[in-house]
Amino acid sequence: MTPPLHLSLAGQAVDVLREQVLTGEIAPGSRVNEVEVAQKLGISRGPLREAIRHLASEGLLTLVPHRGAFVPDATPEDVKALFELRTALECAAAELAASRRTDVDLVRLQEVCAESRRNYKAGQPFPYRLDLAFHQSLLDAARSPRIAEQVRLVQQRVVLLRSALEDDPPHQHASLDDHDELVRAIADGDAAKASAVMRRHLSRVCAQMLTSLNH
Amino acid sequence: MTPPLHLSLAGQAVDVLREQVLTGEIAPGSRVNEVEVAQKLGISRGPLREAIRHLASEGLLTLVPHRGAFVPDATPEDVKALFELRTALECAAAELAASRRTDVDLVRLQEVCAESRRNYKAGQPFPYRLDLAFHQSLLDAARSPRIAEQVRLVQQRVVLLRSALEDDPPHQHASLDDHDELVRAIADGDAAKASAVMRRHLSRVCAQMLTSLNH
DNA sequence: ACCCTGTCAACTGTCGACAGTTGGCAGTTC
DNA sequence: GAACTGCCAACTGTCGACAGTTGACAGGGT
Repeated sequence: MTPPLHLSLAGQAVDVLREQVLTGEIAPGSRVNEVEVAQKLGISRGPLREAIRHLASEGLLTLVPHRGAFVPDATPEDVKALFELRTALECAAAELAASRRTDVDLVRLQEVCAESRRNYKAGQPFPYRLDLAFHQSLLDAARSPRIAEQVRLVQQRVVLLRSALEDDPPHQHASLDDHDELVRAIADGDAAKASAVMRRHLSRVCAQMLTSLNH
Repeated sequence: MTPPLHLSLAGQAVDVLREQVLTGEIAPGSRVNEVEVAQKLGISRGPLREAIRHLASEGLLTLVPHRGAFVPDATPEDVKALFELRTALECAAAELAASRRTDVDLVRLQEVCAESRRNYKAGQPFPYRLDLAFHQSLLDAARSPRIAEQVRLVQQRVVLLRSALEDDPPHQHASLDDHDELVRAIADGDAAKASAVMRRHLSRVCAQMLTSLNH
């Protein structure tokens, strides 16, 4: 049996709130009222406060003393700083993946790339889910739990900012190429190239995000 | 006047607890009893719980459902994974510092190096404080707030593991040389070299930590 | 018309108390 | 003597209520 991952109300509240923040159900800039949300979840303010503090530590909420918790909305500076961090982490992960990958890691990466490309050729939009799957597979191949954990947190914050990134065909095409090239470098065990490609890839994504931020 | 940084009891509790954990006043492996500590701090369990959760999110405590919070003690795997993360972050910071540093940044770095060396030549132990000051100055020069924030958290966890790192003269000497070489690379704007030196430096520190972990 | 000030409702910060769970200990059985 | 079972104390998880602070609004003064 699956022993329920979160027994505690606080843990459940974290999951529900995270979902609502990431999907935009709670709009950026809006405030999280403790009593209101607590009633809506059917729990007391205690566990909810812990959940709010937890999400704040993940960067999904910002706390203002005596004012409450807010969903942060992104400034260009935030995006740049965030992508500098993401670049540092994922380039390192790409290097590690190039030197540590097993054959099954490689197969997994190639599978994800192939599925993304099938999807794209079929005219369907490149689902963000597959992009996440690619980066996740790369992290698995890197075998560095701490780095993987931090990347997950950063990606989460990126999701929070992501506007209409999915429906820009040129960008999607470039990303697919980047992924393929990344897999080739990792297959060759070329750490330097893997890092360089990742850096270029994230630089492109960051630029795309900055432009879509200015409408 | 300095408007008190932490008005809230929870914030104060975070500071006090962090200090006690980092100094080893609360020994690794030991348990944090909520009612006991709350009474000792003269506060209620509510704010203390928030403080505990906050420190847990920083990695200074580990939570076990229905059992409480424990100070984690380090395994070699933890140390390696932690240093992989630290290397990713600080190498990136070194690269950025090499390309973004101002002259005042450079002076600051050189000052810290000079003071460290004076201290060392005077036969005094290389204070950990100066090592932190060096890395902090480097982060200032890198001008990447997110990376700096993450490095701070990782360094904190390293402090938690640090045993007798200060009183090993050969290691101290090597570290001083590393720092000097790093400053030269940053002065030259040589990002690649700065990154490489940082990687070697942290690799050495990690190895030292692993050996001192096995007594 | 603008600004300054006093009041007030709403919300966060904090507390004490109750309920549910965990690990350990005593008692029993084989 | 060892293993199993049932009980118990200690502690965490949760709740409802009180206190202090914040931002907004109304009212009066300039």
